[in-house]
Amino acid sequence: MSKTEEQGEDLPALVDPTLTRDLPSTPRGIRTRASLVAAARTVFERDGFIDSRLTDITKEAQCSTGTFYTYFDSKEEALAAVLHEAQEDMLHPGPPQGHHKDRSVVESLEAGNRAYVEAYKRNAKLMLLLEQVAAVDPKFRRLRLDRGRAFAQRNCRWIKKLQDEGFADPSLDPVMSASALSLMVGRMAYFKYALEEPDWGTDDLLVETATKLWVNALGIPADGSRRT
Amino acid sequence: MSKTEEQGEDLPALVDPTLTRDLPSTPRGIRTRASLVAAARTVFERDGFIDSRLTDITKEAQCSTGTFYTYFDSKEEALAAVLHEAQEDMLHPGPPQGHHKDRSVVESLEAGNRAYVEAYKRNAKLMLLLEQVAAVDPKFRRLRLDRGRAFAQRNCRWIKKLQDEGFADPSLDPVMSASALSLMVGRMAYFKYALEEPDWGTDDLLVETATKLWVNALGIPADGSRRT
Amino acid sequence: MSKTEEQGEDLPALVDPTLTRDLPSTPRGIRTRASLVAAARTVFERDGFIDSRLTDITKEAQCSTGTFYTYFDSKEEALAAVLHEAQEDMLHPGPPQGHHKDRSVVESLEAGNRAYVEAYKRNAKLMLLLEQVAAVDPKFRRLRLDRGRAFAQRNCRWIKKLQDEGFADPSLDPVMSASALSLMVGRMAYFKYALEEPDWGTDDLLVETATKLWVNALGIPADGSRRT
Amino acid sequence: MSKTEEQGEDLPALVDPTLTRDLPSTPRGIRTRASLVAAARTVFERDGFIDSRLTDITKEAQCSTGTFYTYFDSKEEALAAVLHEAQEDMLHPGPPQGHHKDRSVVESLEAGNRAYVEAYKRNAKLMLLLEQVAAVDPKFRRLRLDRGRAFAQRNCRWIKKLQDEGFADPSLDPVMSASALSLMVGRMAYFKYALEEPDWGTDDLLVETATKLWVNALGIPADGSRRT
DNA sequence: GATGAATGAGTGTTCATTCAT
DNA sequence: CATGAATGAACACTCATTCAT
Repeated sequence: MSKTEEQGEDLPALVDPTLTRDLPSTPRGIRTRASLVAAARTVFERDGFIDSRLTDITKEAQCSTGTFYTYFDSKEEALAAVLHEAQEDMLHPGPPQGHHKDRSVVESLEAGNRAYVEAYKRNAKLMLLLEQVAAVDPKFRRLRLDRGRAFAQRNCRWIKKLQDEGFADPSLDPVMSASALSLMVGRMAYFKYALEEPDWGTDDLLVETATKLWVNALGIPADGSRRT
Repeated sequence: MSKTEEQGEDLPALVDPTLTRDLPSTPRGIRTRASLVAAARTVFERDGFIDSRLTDITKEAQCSTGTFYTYFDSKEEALAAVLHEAQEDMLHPGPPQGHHKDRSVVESLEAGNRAYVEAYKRNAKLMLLLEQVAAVDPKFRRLRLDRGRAFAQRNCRWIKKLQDEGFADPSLDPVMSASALSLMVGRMAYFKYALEEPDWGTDDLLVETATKLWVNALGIPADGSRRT
Repeated sequence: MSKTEEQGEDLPALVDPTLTRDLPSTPRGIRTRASLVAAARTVFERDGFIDSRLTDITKEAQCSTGTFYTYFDSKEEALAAVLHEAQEDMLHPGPPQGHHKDRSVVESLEAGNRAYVEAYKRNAKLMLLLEQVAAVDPKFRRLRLDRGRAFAQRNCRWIKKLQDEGFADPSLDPVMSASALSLMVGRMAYFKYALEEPDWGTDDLLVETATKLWVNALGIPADGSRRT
Repeated sequence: MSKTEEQGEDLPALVDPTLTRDLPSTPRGIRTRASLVAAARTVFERDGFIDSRLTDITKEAQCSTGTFYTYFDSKEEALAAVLHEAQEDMLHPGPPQGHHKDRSVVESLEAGNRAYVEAYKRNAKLMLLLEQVAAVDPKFRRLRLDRGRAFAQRNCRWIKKLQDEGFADPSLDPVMSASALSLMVGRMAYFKYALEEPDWGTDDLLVETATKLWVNALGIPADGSRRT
């Protein structure tokens, strides 16, 4: 088993366990906590983390401020919980990926990018939020980093395989290339979906352009043939 | 004079003029303002924007708080002034760029990326700062956007030229490709120099990898020949 | 019931409801708020509104600054609350007024003026305060205006009745006369009790003089008979 | 010479001399000071005393802040100078008043009130300003008081004369009556012209109503005859 | 578990006034 | 006389967190 694959097994936790506390056991507790997380997401997405007030969250969740501290040690931890909820969706954005026989290499790459971008789009407000706190707080920086790594590592394994099979330029460092190209897609999605900058065309165009650049960058022949 | 070069003259202002006020006229005023800007840069880079206190800046500049407001309307405007000072360096990072006869296309691309990355490295702390405020304040988001555009536009013109001359894949949209690849390099620099993440190798490796990906992505033949 | 009396039911609110927030529900809250209002009155009367400091109020009320903002949105609102408390006393200064059979017209007028002046005297410091803020802030100007109107309207109804019954000069505009004469009494009270100017004689002399001027001004025969 | 007339000679200075400083001697100085006073009046009337900034005044007068202090010791003193300028107009509002043979008593009274009201109207903004500062600062309270007294004393002499000549009710205290009725007119003018409250009718109606109330209050027979 | 009143440290900003040039 | 840069004290207001009920 290669080191790369070992890393794959070892996906880092997206949420630092030191940020969370035990989940409540009673049904009422579970319900209250859930409403608080939902309220927090609403408020955070609307006002941003810094400009959000705890009272707005508890008002939205229809409970008292004291109750908030029954479930979270701080505002920060509530954000961690919100991001934790989105974690699943971001990491497993769709049906199991893989290089199926009946799919060309390019098609597989495109499917991966599309899945990533669509997941980003679904959670765009949250991603904007994550950028805000990551820019200031190392704890959340770590969160963002881990999320990026999960995407990059998946891509890294692909690149290695493509290199092994003679499709991709073997002179590229697979780790750094995967990181760089993953960052590129992540940043494109950030500008289009989180910041809602225009000029990034349709969803399809974004994915197609990203994929084309990616394919070219990896030196994959356009005709699907092996490099000579 | 070609249209391309004219566009060069027309780079968007990096600092919103509404953020700045008139510069002082007297020598003493100029001196004081300069010391405040320097002090602000020091404090902002050390503490971040939010955690910085006005008194720290004036203490560093050895003047009273009132004097600060002689030159800036707010803490924000002081940051704008600091970023304004770095603007020159970021936009004109080195000797005039261009496609010299005695330089291969690839070498030219690499030189452009290297200049960008080195400028980023020189102002890394400031770039981190810019990310922080851009994540929260649209005014500074605009600043970051403009800076990114200046880099992307330069690259866009290159790509167009390479396409015209038959070096680059003509099926690529030059604007979006330039934006995407510029974001990639910018993000690589951010992680390596601003966040000081390891795993990005040496400065040279970063530039070389970026350039290689770029060259490949644009479909430029490795041997410097024209595409067939 | 005559329209005039209906108007009496419809006295304008002395305190703009937009200035107030919900009263606390718990006993502790009620207690704390009350102590804050009392403290605010003390401090405002002593130092004036502008020169009063929030910390002096909270110190007087023995609570923290934060607690102040649990009950009031601003220093201004605290003043509004203080004035609101005095409202009752100013509007209903004594036993129900009216033109009793066993009271001459003049005696009734004098009773009304006396009640007004005594209420003014009781709240003299507050009236001084109200003049200060009314001179600067339209919100409080409105407050003063409404208070003046309440007094003037009561007087207006009297004048009308006196005119109808043949006691008062029918050529006078009852509204403007009532306003003017009410202002006169109000201003006399302001100078004597709020500013504590001497030269206004005893309390009785002030009331008697005001009443005599009023009676004369309305053209009421001194002997209590009807005008011919 | 009666005591009353002595008081008349002894009109108190409307501006406390301790508030003023020597006037400049050079032509330039006179010009600069004049422009500062004019600018101050403009700014004070526009923004009120408290909300006015010294820099706005000097900007309006097109000079530096330092120059301001060449002519005034403080913002307050500038206001005193502005009010001083209006003093003449307020005290001697028109052609010399007096009880001419060819004017009935009532007409004379009305002329006096009209002159007062018109002077008030001309300086309405300034009067509003005076109310603002008088409500807060005893120095300016004194100023307002003196102005009021000048009006009241003039009226007081009239009342005495009318009483002596058998026109006015001799049982009235002339000083207090004059004060009270003067306050009434002053307050009417304040509400109509300074605060611009509607409901005070036309200028003429205000003066006529005031005069009628006044005449009645003094017990002057409507037909111009002597009291019996 | 839930409540909500109480806490209080922390800081950006204003502007009349001074004084060196 | 004129300038305008420098001064610095003063203060209302926020809001995450605690804890008695």
